[in-house]
Amino acid sequence: MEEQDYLKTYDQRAYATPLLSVDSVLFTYHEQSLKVLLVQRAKHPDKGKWGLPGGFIDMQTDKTIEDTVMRKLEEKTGVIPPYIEQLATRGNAVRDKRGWSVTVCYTALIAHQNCRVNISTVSEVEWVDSDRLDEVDLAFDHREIIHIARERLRQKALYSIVPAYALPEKFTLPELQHIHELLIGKKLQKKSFRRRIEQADLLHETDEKRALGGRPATLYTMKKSSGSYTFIRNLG
Amino acid sequence: MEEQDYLKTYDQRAYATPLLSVDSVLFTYHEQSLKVLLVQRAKHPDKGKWGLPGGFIDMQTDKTIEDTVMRKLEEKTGVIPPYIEQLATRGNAVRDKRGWSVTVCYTALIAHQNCRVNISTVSEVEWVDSDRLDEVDLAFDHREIIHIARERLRQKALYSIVPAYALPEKFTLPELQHIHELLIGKKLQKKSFRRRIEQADLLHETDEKRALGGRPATLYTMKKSSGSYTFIRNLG
DNA sequence: CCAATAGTGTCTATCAGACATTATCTA
DNA sequence: TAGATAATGTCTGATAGACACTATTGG
Repeated sequence: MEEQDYLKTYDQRAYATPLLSVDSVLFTYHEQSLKVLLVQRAKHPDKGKWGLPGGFIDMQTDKTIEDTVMRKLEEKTGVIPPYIEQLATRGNAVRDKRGWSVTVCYTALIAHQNCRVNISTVSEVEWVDSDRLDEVDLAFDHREIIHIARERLRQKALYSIVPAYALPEKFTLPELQHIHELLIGKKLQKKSFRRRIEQADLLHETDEKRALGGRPATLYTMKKSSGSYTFIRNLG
Repeated sequence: MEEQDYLKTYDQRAYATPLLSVDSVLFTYHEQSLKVLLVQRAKHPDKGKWGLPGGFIDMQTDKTIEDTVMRKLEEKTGVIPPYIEQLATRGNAVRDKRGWSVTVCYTALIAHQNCRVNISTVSEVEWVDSDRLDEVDLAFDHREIIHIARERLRQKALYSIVPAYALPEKFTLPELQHIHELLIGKKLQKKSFRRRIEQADLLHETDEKRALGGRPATLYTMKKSSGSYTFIRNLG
């Protein structure tokens, strides 16, 4: 049989496959803490519980999995986050009551101010402090997924400046250091922190400053592709 | 409607979902080079081309995706590799001629000698030198997947001794250094290489030695959980 | 002036790179 | 003894940690 004939007679629906979805752990930095975007589920299963923004692939509109991820995140935040990276894929027979299911998970970062303002007023979508997730009733295995995402981001904080994507376009070095400290879970030496970023030439110094009761801090922007730079030696 | 009722009436086949498969890039070290296990495809599509060992999730027998991965690898090699790690998931509308498809990919490592001997005699399964993949006609997007796996393993060689899983249980330090050199793509200082492994206390020195025309090299085994140790500073 | 926050100077410790030297095997 | 391969000694350079110091704002 030729391939052409095979493809003509091939029927995708003839084989039962697991449920396949996409979920994102979207982090931001706001009011000195790390927050995760959660959505209150409007439908069964786990209706009423909080879950990650995500959903099913639409084979008509989405050309790649990343299209699905961006579409779902844009629905909730109004914009496509500047940092999106695949985290892991989880699949087993029991994570979803409907049966065998697989979810492709992503980590995303966004500046809090860049999200559509009504997020805080629409009750179904909320930023939750990543240290208060214990108080939230989470759907499926989303608590584990968030934990894995946070751990991965902690690693990135040790050898990259990826966490900068959770800040506004212009930010200060103390701000960036603080989000790294939150992720790593310990205080860092400001000298060490500044030195490595300076030596790697990752940021562009603007001529603006911002004061918070003391000496004003210089505002910086990320240089192109600084997000993919990795230091050869870790912090912490 | 209660969740119970919802689940009773839920019909998974009502929604079309992408084709979902699992693929593994299984590496080993043999005759001074890095090899990848490839399987000649017996069925359409891409019949006759070479592809990664993998297949579909069997919802009856597999409880998790890792079950599928292990089952498929055992079918080809006779054993379950000592190192299996999720690599990435790729999914889009065009990678498979049958339509929208998603593959969850894994990297695995195994000692060459531990594979079933008949691998080299059965024509449909073959170890291919990872530097000669250009000469092979590969199915789907498997060339890209192998490339991603190799790149990830290169990173691991910089900050871990994960590549040791591609060696037999007992191995010499020059052997381990050589597979790291293959992966990193440059010669390493043996002093540096030995020092870091010694200081991290990752290996157990056996009282056996192996000679290759010069001073015999000491044989080592990995200590428990050495595979998950990460150095704070990279080689290379 | 003081309090607060930003940013620097400089010493130390750690660890990878370089490369010469020594050790132990076979022919 | 020569050649080959394994293993060590030791110096250098890069970079993170520690911590004291200076700088710049507001009150």
